[in-house]
Amino acid sequence: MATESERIHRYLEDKLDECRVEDVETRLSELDMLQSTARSERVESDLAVLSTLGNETRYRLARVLADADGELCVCELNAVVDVSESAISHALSDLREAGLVNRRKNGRWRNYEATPVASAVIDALDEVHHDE
Amino acid sequence: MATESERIHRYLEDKLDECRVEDVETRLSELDMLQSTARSERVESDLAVLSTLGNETRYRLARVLADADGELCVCELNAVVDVSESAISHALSDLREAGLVNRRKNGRWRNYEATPVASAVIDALDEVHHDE
DNA sequence: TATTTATTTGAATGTTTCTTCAATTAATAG
DNA sequence: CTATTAATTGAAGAAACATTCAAATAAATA
Repeated sequence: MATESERIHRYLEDKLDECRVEDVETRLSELDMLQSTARSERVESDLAVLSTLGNETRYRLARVLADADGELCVCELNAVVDVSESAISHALSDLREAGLVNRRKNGRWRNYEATPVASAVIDALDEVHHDE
Repeated sequence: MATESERIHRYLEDKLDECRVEDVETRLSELDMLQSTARSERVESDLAVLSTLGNETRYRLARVLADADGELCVCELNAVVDVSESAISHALSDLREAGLVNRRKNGRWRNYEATPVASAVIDALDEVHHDE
C-alpha cells in the first residue's frame, strides 16, 4: 500500500501545524490496534444483532416483546405487526437466531420473550434520544 | 380480523388455568398500547441507525471512530477497512445520514467523528456481552 | 493556470433480503 | 382416528443493497 502510506504521510505532515509530530508507521499501527479491538466473533454477533433489528417487522416484534411484561404468544404478536403469519414466524426465527428472543413451547402455542441483548440495545436507543 | 380475535380468545381461555381471567378486547387494547409506545418518527430513526450499523463496512468504520480519541481522516479510515475508497465514502455518507457520524472539512481532507448515538449503541453491545 | 491530490458521486451489477403462498408439522379436540 | 388449529418451513419473485469502476468536484501545489 505505498500510495496509502504516502497519503497518510502527507496528512500527518499537514497536521503538524496544529498538532504534534508523528511517524507514519506508528500511526498505522495505532490504527491497526484500534481496528483489531473488535474481535471477529464479536463483530459477527454484533452484525447479526444490528442487521436483524434493522428491519421494521423484526424491530417492532422485538420492541413489543422488550416492552411487554414477560412473554407473548405468537397469536398475540400477530395482532401487533401488520404482515402475514408466515412473515412473523420468519421474523421470530431470525430474532431467535440472533439471540434477541427466546422461545417457550406451550402446547401448540409458542411464547416468545426478549433477551437482555434486545433490551439493552433498545434501551440504549431510547436513552440516547430521550431529549427529543 | 374475526379469526385473529378468536385465536386470542382461545389462547386466553387456555391461559386461565395458569393465570387470571381476561377479556379479549382488553388484551387487544393492551397489545395495541404496547405497540404504539413506539412513536413513528422514533421507529424510523431507530431503523436507520440499526440497519446502517448492520453492515460490516459501516460497522467497522463506526466502531473505529467510536473507539478513536476524536476524529479521523478518510485517509486513515482507508487503512482500517478493506474495501475501495469509493465504498468507504459511500459508507461514511450513509453513516452521516443516519446521524452516526459528523464530518468536518479541513482543506482537502475530511475528518469524521462518531456521534453520541453511535457510541451509545456500540457501548450497549459491548456491555451486554462483557461476560463472554 | 495546469496538474495533482483527496474525496465524492452516479451508474451498473451481482447479491442479499423480505414477503407471500403453499405445503408441512405437531398438538389438541371431536 | 380424523379434523382442526397454531405455528413453521421452503420456494419464488420482487425489491433493496453493497460494491466497484469511471467520472466529477474541490482544494492545493507547481
